[in-house]
Amino acid sequence: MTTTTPGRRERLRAETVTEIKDSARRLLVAGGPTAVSLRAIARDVGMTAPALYRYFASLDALVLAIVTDLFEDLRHAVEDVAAAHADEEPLTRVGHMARQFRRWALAHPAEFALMFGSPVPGVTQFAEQCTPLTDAGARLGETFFEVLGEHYARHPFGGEPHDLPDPALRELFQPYLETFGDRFPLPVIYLFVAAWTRLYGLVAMEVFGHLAWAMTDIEPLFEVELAETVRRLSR
Amino acid sequence: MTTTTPGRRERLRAETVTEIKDSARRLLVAGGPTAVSLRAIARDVGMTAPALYRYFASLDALVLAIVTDLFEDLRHAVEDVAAAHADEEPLTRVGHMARQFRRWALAHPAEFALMFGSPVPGVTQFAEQCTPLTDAGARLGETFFEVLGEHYARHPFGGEPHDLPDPALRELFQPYLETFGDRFPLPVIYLFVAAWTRLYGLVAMEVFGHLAWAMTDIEPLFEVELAETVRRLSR
DNA sequence: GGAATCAGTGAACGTTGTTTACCCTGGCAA
DNA sequence: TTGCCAGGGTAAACAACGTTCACTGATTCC
Repeated sequence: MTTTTPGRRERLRAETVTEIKDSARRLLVAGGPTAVSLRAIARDVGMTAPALYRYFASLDALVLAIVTDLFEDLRHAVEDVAAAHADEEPLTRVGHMARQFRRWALAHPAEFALMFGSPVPGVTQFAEQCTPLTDAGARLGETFFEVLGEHYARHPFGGEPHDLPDPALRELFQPYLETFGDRFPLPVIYLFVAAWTRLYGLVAMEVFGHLAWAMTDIEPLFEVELAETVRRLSR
Repeated sequence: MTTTTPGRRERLRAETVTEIKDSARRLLVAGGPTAVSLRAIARDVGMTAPALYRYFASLDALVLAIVTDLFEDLRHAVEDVAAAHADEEPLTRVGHMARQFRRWALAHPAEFALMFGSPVPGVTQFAEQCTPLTDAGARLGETFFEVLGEHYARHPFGGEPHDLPDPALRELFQPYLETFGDRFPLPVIYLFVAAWTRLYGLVAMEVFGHLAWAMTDIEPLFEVELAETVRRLSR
């Protein structure tokens, strides 16, 4: 019988796609980036490897899709914590968001490596063609823009706040502006990127173990750096 | 005839080792980290793949050796530029060193990815056992300690300079202190790591293309951030 | 009911790292 | 000079990988 709804094929297909993705993410957290292979996924979902090509053009395409999903996951995690402190000052909210970013990274090191680590050759080349990934990355950035924009609206930085004049900023952020338009003030974008790179540097080095030669507990340093950075944002 | 010097075997062996390493690095810069494979190296040097096991225990061990070499290369590049400005103020010298770090990273993106990117599973596990890699990394750090120490000796930070009291610092940097001892003042170590993570964050994101969605030319931002960081070092 | 599309399989190709058994040559000692 | 033996190197093989191709069944559509 099998009730013939119009989108039965599509529904089955979508279910299989999520099943494949779930399996891939399971393998990713279990064995790291190298453990996610077409054949392992196929074994896991009970198919043969070539069958996966009905759903993804290649392994790289699959990984790219997963990375895009991960960016959405991370963005939601950051948005949730921002919403949970909706009544606080924008800058303290940014602090919460930064801590959440670090927490998420430490809890998902393999995923973090895929998203923010050294670019995987195939995935990067795909990413240059398709836009969903850069979109997801930009959306994560805009989550911060939103809150920083609030602060900016209340305290629009007296004088020369952002070290660079407006026309220079406009030229500097041409890639973003070209794709997403003037949704946020230039100084907000600039200050985010400056703060973002600091945050990224500390968290990435911690997750990747690049500070293990010097120290093990990074949290005190993170808190100091976060305070310093937030202080700078409030100038 | 072949003049039978005492260490002929060893000399031949050493030559082959460097030949293998050179080939690997050639493949690395040509095709990225994934292009460096045992069989490709073997083809390049005119041997079969199993023969390489006479020189390295595994591909991971070979890569580990190369990464260690790369750290030395980078350290020399930084030291050279430090020596070239030996007569200038320590803090301006640190600025030159930071710029050199960025230059080197941009000129050697594949090598940089291997050294500072997401950890390759096998290499990392090796690195935890053997120490030469962490040693090389620490030596690179100490290159900066040296110069920062000069500044510290001239201007020993009045008051509470480094946000954290000395005993806390001692506990924080226990891994470094345990291995390398009290060669440099604690505040110097702390300030270096804090500055290092900022520098790393910006350069890594640039090299890995993680800022491409927002901006293409990172240099202006780098200069601003560098100035900011150096200013903080001079507090 | 026939045709076309789709999901899935099996076999194959060319990679990869690694192990094993074997060979040969250079260096050393008797 | 002779014998030996360790070390360098090879060929074959194994298991795993991504990917392609030809093919089969089922499902959907007209």
